[in-house]
Amino acid sequence: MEINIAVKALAALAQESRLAVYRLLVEAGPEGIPAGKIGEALGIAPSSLSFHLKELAHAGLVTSRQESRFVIYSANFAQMNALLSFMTENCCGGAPCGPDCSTACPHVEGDHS
Amino acid sequence: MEINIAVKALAALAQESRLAVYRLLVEAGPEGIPAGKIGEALGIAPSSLSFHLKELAHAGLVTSRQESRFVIYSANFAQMNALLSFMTENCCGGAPCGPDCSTACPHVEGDHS
DNA sequence: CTTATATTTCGAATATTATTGAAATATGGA
DNA sequence: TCCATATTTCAATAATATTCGAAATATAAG
Repeated sequence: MEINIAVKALAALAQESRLAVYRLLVEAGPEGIPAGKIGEALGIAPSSLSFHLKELAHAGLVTSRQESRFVIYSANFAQMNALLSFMTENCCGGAPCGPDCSTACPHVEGDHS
Repeated sequence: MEINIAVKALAALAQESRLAVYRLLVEAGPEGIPAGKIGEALGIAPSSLSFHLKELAHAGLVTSRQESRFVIYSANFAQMNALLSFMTENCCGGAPCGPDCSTACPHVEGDHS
């Protein structure tokens, strides 16, 4: 992952409404939720929500599919995994590290992609 | 973790210089790096770097200690772990999910990989 | 005490982001 | 076709962030 992509993904999550939307979509899983339901659940105006969803989608964190009149959004877990890997890359220079670190750094427990 | 804390942490990371600083500190591990070396390694002006380090520190993502004339910064792995947990909380409503999801969601019970 | 080094704070210019109403687009049904 | 529903785009405003030079602070050494 390139740093600009990571920055874009983090910026997409660094906003209260968008983070709430993303967490809702994580909870919903692969089935996703239609845009209207998201706005209803979180109390976000349609035009604001559209702006935020576009931001999340452009960052690759969510995907959308059209289903009849509804646009259904869902979390892109692969992108989140890539982001997490990028942030903890080469943790502690590859040396064994304590429990706090090892939780954040997948390389300690096994392969490090 | 409260959503405002998470947003602050994500905003701290959602900037190219700061993300680079954070990744450098993750790589350095608990020993940390003095501010000057960080600026030198990444080509950031002292006043800008100070601003960014303060932002990261205020978000709880890095800590600092004074050692002689130097201020040594290091990554706070516990805060990153808390952030990751917050973002993937109640993934897929707790239901078993695919390999992509299970990687991102440490809380998922059982082995879905 | 004076000087050099390391880092932070301040100030001001520039750039980016968020919000919302109103208008536009798209789909499905009467 | 015409209307209602779902969502997006546009435009203008308001709020927030970034940058870096210059000045300030702090520690150490001569």
